[in-house]
Amino acid sequence: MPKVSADHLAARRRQILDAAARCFARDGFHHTSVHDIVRESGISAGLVYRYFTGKDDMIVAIVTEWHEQRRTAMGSAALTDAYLGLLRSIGAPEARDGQRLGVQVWAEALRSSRIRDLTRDGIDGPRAGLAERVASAQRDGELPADLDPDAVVRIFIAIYQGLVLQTVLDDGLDHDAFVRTLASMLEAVTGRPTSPPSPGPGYAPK
Amino acid sequence: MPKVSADHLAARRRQILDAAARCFARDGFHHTSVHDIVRESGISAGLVYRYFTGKDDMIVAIVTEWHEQRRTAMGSAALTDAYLGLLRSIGAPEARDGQRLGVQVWAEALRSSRIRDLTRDGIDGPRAGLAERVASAQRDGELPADLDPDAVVRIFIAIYQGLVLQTVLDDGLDHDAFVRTLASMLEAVTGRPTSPPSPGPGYAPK
Amino acid sequence: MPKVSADHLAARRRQILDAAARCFARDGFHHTSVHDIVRESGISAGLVYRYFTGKDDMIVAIVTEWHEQRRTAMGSAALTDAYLGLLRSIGAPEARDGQRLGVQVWAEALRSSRIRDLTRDGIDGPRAGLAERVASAQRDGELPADLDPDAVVRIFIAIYQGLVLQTVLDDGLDHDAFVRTLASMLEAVTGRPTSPPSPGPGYAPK
Amino acid sequence: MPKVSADHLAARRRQILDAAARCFARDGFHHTSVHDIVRESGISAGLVYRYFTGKDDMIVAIVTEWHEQRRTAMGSAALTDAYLGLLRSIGAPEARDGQRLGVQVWAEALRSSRIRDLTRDGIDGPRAGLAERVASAQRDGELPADLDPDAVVRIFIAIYQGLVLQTVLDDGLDHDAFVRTLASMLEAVTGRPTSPPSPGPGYAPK
DNA sequence: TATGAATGAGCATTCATTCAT
DNA sequence: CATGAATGAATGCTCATTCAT
Repeated sequence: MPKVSADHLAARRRQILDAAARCFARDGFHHTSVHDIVRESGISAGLVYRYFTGKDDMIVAIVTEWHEQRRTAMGSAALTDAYLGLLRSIGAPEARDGQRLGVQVWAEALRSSRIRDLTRDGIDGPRAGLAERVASAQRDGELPADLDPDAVVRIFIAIYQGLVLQTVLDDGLDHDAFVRTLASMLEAVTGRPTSPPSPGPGYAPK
Repeated sequence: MPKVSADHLAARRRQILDAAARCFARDGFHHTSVHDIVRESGISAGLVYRYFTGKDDMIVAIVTEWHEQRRTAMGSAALTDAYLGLLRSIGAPEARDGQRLGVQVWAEALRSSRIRDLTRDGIDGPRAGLAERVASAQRDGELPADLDPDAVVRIFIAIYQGLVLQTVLDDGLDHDAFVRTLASMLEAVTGRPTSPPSPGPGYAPK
Repeated sequence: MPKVSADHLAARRRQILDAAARCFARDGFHHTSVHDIVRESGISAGLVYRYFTGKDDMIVAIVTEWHEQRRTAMGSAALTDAYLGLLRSIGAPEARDGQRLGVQVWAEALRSSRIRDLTRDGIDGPRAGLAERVASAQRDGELPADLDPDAVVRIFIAIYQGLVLQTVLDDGLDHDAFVRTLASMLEAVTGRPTSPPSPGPGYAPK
Repeated sequence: MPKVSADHLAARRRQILDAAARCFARDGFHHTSVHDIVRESGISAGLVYRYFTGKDDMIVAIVTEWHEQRRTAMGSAALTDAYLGLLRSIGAPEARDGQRLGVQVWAEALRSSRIRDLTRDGIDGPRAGLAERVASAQRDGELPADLDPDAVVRIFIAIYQGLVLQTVLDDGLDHDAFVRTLASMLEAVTGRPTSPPSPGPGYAPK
């Protein structure tokens, strides 16, 4: 039986992971030393290694959590509306850290098969579901029937990825114009109007 | 007098830069030591520092060259045709190294202002030219007049970036289907057919 | 809990500093590599950098300690007696290392402002106190009233410095004759006899 | 028979030696790389090694020249007058470089027996001659007969050395007061007035 | 459980020196 | 005679990781 509660363990883990994510987003994965994380988290070096086998392990944990969270983000609204909502959420300032981290994960995935697999899972999972929704939209006449559903999904994902990239690399990006223009172009493809952004709290742009 | 020819100097520089690019693409920027480049290039450590001030300087040189090369890739064909040709070229196996490098540069740009500026220049340069071509296409009726030209360009670039990313992260990607499907969707936007890929040898897009 | 005692930390620091001082005195500051100090001290390279920021930092620490020790050496005896005692102590074999180090510090002070300031402090501090004692000796008639007290102090310091230099550069130096002769000459200036060296054990002045 | 004239060779040697002395005085012996001397002298690296076997060899050459020059500085005037003149010359700004170099040579002499021997010769040579002049002054009644002539010389040399040191380490030094005060003290020893500084051109202090 | 002192291999970089031209 | 490209061992320093306490 454990000497400390599971809650305590989970809290410790959180503490380390949050500190690591902060460091990684701020300074980059490779310019963050374990000592930096020790300092940022207030947890001793030795203890860090009882929760994670090393820096790689932390990034794996962060990416895993990240995918879990995003899995729920593309709810069940009409396909294009849900997608445009997702794109709008990229502009939120509080999402910036996650995006900076994401770009680093892409680079890291080139080298670490563990992270590559994880990243691919994070894309392939949504892809299957989305492809089904695209096919369904085609049956409803919302999208032309001759499009390859998987390719359509990949195009949507590519735009998402590129927007994330331009967001972290270029402060001058006008998210609103980007999403609005994309919506117009999608209307030309679907032949239907898209919903305007919901004015609710949260990620609503301005 | 061992003041060797300018050709010799340029060849040496090439030798180092090629070795470095190979290492960076294979192992990642941060997992490549200068010693690795020394081994890969066959050039002594001391000499490397007569050509470059350090590792950063090499990546800067590589990115600079890379941008110069791509600048000419979007020749002067009709906008969508040139663009689709560029996307098709991403699938070429011999371009893989450059793309792996590109992803790493994106990550590095988050931390190094020198590389960020360089990366932004590599995007902003084309962006202005492309926006002009989009505007021209709008005047010709090739694209709807109400679209924001800069946003359209950003969407095109995002798709390019996302495709690069998916190419290096996912071997299962079907480039042909991706580009074909995108072409179909663009036709819905422009109202005109796009040219099929030129049937030249290999993947070379014209 | 390996948070070791302050004593332990101080002992480690001593261990490094003593080894460094030994190396510096034997081989010179610039011909001592950090690895030499590691070997001489038996302490790992990494740990050395937890106690000192670099080689410069060690020399600064050594010089600081050195000045502290000498500050107490010119106790409160009559000015000329205390001074002659200090000069006699230069001949002690166990002081040789410190003097070799001192000469190197002088050379280093030419280049490093940090060490120059430190060296100047080590001279200026005593200088003020000594000038006061000279002035007091002048009021007592021990020294002619028309002498510039600061210049007198500087002359005394110069003799001290020159004697250190000749001690480390020339084995044939006869300390006894040097100090005895200087005592005679000072008697001519002060008009009073100086105390003979205390006949205690070794070279210990006083 | 040589392909180039002896003049040419000597001029080359001068060129290198002057550049080296400039670098050594400015940056210190150990912070001057051979490449620095190459740059400062405008002579190629390879050629430098045809004139000198290395950096040590240059410092030896410089010290040798230096001693030759100083040998003539203590002309044949009355002992104390000649000596005070020598001290006054230390204050000249154009002598500063030589003094900075001198301090470095002292430090270097601790390590290199070649330089130590050279330095000792530079001191021992004058010492013998000076001791003779001191003895002569004693016979003339200019100095008390009971002083050890060699020790007197060493004291004079020590003051010279200390003054050089204080000159390069402390901008606030008042040379005039130093020499004037020393002259007063010497008068107390010799019982005779010293000559005031000659007001001729050159080193006359103010 | 928790600590942080300790390790030492590895890193980027420099530099005296050589030698083909 | 003169050059400067080329070498590679050595340097100061960092950092992921371990383990005695």
